[in-house]
Amino acid sequence: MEKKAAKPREDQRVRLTKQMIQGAFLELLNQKSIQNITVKELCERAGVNRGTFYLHYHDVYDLLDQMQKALLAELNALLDGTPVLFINTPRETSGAFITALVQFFDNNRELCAVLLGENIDKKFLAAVIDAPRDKSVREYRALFPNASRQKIEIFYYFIAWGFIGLIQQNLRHPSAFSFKTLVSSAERIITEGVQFLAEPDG
Amino acid sequence: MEKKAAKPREDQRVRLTKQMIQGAFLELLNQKSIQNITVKELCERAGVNRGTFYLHYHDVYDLLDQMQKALLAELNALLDGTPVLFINTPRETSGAFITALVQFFDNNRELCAVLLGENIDKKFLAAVIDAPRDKSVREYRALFPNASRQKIEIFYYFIAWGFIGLIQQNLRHPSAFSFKTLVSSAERIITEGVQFLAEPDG
DNA sequence: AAAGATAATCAACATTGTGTTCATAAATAG
DNA sequence: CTATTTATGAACACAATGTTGATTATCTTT
Repeated sequence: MEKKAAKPREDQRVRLTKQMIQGAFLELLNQKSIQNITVKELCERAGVNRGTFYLHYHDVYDLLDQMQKALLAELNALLDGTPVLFINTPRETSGAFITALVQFFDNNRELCAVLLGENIDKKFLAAVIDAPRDKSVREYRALFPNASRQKIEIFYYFIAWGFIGLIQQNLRHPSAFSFKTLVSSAERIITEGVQFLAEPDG
Repeated sequence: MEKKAAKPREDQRVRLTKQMIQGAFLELLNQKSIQNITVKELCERAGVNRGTFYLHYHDVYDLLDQMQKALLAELNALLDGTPVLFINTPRETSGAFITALVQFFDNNRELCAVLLGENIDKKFLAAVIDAPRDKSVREYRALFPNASRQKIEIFYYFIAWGFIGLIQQNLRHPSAFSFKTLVSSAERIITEGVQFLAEPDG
């Protein structure tokens, strides 16, 4: 049996401190690469003592890690329950998961833009790509029992990278196209391939 | 008029030094993230004086940059001459560019695996994605005059990310599938979408 | 509201890597 | 062979790191 720890609710001081630090961190990440961000300047900007920083994080990369992990926990929660497939079968509308996924990126726009941006390593990207993999592959296997596992994985990775690529593009240039356009376009590309370019919009 | 500098051919000592440093760098990058690599340990492993390192590079990230730039110059050379399109039109075979591109990754396997791996930022990835963009978009516009620029760019990014995703997957797990399989699969996914999974192999 | 527990602050400290400099030795190109 | 270029080794000031201990401030619980 698991004991539901009934979260003691984090000390308000800790919450505020972390909030200040993470806020300053995001500001800095919008200005420069992570390797040029020092604990010292981060704390000065956050208005927090440097010693306090080390009370919560081992270093700047640990801070990044913790923020990533929190986000990924949120993302993984989306995987429970709903089927995951980008498309259920040709021409159907997008599932609940894909909607929730897009909303997830929209809700965490600033942080996701940084984590998927050029200044930071690919650990978050890799985690996002891999998160829905197993479940997705299973669903594809059910839909296409004759397709080999290799084939399905190739298809999965192609689609997943393509989709995240569009997400990244949107996060960097929000005005280029909307998330709504993104989802419907991805759906049509997945179901029809290049035909997408030949057909009329809508 | 440009004066073709007729490269004076780099001093042998310099060539050897850089080779040693870059070799040690790759070794280290296979072991740990770049942020944990210090100039000191890098030079010790390379058997090069630390002062010598600073004679050629400003810091570890400058070293990375120079290696990236050299690779990207090679890649951009592939863009001259040949048409670039992943597929010319449904069901045709892949063009010269895509073949050269795959060979490029194969020839520079170790370095590309690192540059597209998780430990490093996304600058190289972004550059690889964007390199063929303009040319590619132009060619798509010619093939599909009725498609909007937005539509074409969306298609381009989806395909480009998907393709590089498969490349990355292969670089990390070379045994999962061959480059040959990769190319033919990508072609079929692009032309047919999910149908790819329904059809028999080959 | 008081008491005990927890967190934040501040100053100090040893440590480590950085980036530069200089004199010297070694290798190279012409 | 000679002038030039490069690598070496040691020394240096500097900056950020990560930790410590004493003190103050703030929370939580009763």
